[in-house]
Amino acid sequence: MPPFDQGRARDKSATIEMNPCGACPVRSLTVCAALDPEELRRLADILQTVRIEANHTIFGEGDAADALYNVTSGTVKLYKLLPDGRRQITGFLITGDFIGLALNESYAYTAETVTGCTLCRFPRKKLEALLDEFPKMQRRLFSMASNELAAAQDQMLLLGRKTAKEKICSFLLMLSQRAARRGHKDNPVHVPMSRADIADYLGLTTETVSRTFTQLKTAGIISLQEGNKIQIAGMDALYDMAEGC
Amino acid sequence: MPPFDQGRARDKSATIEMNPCGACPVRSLTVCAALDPEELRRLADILQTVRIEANHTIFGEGDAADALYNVTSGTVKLYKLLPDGRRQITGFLITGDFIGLALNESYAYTAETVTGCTLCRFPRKKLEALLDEFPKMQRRLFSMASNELAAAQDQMLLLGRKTAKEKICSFLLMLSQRAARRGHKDNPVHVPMSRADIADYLGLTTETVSRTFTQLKTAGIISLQEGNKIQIAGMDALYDMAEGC
DNA sequence: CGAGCGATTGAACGCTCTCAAAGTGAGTGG
DNA sequence: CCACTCACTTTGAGAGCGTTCAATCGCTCG
Repeated sequence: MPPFDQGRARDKSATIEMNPCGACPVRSLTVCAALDPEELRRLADILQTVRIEANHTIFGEGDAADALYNVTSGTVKLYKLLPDGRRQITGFLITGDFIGLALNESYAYTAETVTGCTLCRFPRKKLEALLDEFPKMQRRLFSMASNELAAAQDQMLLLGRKTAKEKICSFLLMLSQRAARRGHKDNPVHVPMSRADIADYLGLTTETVSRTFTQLKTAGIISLQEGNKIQIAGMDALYDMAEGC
Repeated sequence: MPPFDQGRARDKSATIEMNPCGACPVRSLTVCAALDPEELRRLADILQTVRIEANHTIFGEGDAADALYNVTSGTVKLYKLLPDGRRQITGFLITGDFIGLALNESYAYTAETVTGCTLCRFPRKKLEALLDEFPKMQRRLFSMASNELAAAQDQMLLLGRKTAKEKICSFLLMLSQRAARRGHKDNPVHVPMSRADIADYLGLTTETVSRTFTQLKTAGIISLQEGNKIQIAGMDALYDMAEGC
């Protein structure tokens, strides 16, 4: 997975374009929703729109954190590694999500595309300067960070206390509900990530993920469809199984 | 564990006092650090100082979230429950920590004292109004939320991918480093919480926690002392074991 | 001194992992 | 058009880490 080099705009894996925010179709979903036209223009002045292919690194754990990103299309995964290679995916980000809410001098995680993605890239210094001018935007970011924190606590409950079956059911429901909030179809659910990615997100192995999907399939609760889609037949059963009822 | 009722100031388990923030000894550690004297006075006008005994509930999961808190002394635990009683502690809060960064209409977790605690209680509406006036304070809260988020991601790595021994070592190091940051002694480490609390924080059982402490003791890496203190003999060994080296 | 709670230790079980092999599907080139 | 490769997924068998169940220990408090 070759790194994304911001300097090489002609690299086949990444292209850079300029775009006005006023016409952005996903603005209402994200941090830019709070801004008026004048503020939007100021924001557009500092950002680049970036297109990145699937399975490419956006930035690596430990890199100097000199840019933040907003996902405008596609799916991104964030992960941390242990010295021996064990991996924990801390989140899958989709349209409207912001990369860099938890930020220090350097990135504390690697960001990698799962599918082809379009991102808005904000130079960090310039965005911070803008935040001081636009309290509304700062407030919006704080609110997004609060939601992230709540989601992180849910994920801790999942990782620490749920069984494999409960983890998979919770995962499918999370994808379904999130798709609904973003105005996408919530059933069947689009599941673009690999079994290995799902495993590293849920604290399992690929084998256990695969076996559990088979169990749910056999029980008639889900069915796998073309194009990485999963049809949820028993939504209520899924809810119950996600919490061990 | 009886609930803390804000109305009964004479309840033996909780007392309410008024206190000027200017003299607060822990101000530099927390959200109030950024404020000037005038702003501090405004803040002092809306807060109550609350004293709560050990093992009492501050608020419960699902309660209407009408107050935020700042811990000025003692240790607080936050946890979420599954319907069948399985519990995940999402954090232990100490002096300077803020309760309520992840906030919706209702609390998404229960907050309970581990030791006797002193808290600053902020009515939510009034604090939010103040935040609009004091961008510095909002910025400080955002920065605290960012740090919380980074800590939550570390905890996900721990819960999803670390072994029991690595979890315990990481936990002790976290306590030690945090104590140092707050100006307390970092070795021996003060560990006020029970084995059951540690287990529910690390995604283990009390038996496994106990067994692992015994292993580390036998290996000469730690030794248990009077008053819930743990002496770390092999700090370097502990660092290595926390990441599986 | 006895009750009671938390911590420790022991023994056996089981869920998930590890290791291994076979199946599936997309892309490539002959 | 088909054989081949390669990556990913699925399935199987066995092992191990942490759990469960149970008993004992140790401390605090009435």
